[in-house]
Amino acid sequence: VIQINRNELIAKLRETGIKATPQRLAICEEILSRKDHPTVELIHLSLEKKFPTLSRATIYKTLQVLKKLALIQEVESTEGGIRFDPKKDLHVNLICVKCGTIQDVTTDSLPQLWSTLITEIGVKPQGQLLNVYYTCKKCK
Amino acid sequence: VIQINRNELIAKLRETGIKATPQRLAICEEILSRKDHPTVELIHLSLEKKFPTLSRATIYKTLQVLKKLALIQEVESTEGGIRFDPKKDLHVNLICVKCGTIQDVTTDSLPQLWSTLITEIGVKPQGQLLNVYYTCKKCK
DNA sequence: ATAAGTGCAAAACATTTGCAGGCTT
DNA sequence: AAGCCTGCAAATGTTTTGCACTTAT
Repeated sequence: VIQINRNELIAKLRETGIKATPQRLAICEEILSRKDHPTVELIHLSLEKKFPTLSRATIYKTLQVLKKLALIQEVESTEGGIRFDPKKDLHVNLICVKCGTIQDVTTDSLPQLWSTLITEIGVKPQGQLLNVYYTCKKCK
Repeated sequence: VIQINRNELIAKLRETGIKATPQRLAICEEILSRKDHPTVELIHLSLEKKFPTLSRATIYKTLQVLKKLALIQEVESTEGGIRFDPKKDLHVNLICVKCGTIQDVTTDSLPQLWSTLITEIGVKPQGQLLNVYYTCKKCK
């Protein structure tokens, strides 16, 4: 799992000539720390108290930066825009088909199973996305 | 793999009180037969010769019908809109990170590997999406 | 005959871009 | 001080919706 603290994050940004502004740090930390996979709208909601003028454009631009740094990837499009996933180790997104919430799951054997599969397919993966759709307890 | 011919498709539609119009059949057959995972734009391009007045709205509406019938699912959002995947048996989408083309892959052991994983996670899946990102030969 | 579908145009929504002023380095 | 960043507004692009007309049953 990518665990990155504020200082490492700032260092990583500066390495690439990217400035560590308060908005940008807040957006990064928000995405990298959340367990769900927020849309731009949800990120905006979370940060508007702290940054009343924060614009969606800034969030979009920051997401592009994070994608370039390979710290996040897009999860999927649903109603209400793309969702983002901090690039963690191999995991499965458990997605409720009713309410749309996303939960990360791993199992002990996942790495082994996945590596078997990749070897069979015979490609060099640069990433993967594993979604399982189900109905969560609340929605049943 | 869902293999459905014209008559089965018509029957399936009528069962649900959905009319089998030429446009609708063409859209269904286009999506269900293609090996890639077209966007609305691409479907429109393919069919505009045969149906010069075919509107994007009709395609969107047909996609909603197909989703309700569970014949397709959304694959992922990229530049240029959502892509659609005929609901086949378990398979992996091999997605080129450069050119965006998608190719389906299966392996002999995939069903076994997947079922092991699902058992461990302990949910009743209603579907899944397995994407592997790589760089295809052309783009290397 | 009836109910549902098509396709146009407009509305709603999501994302990107240009640019003037502000902040990080 | 220089250059990158923010956030507004406008542009672009995607998806949905309303409605009059047409078509499948």
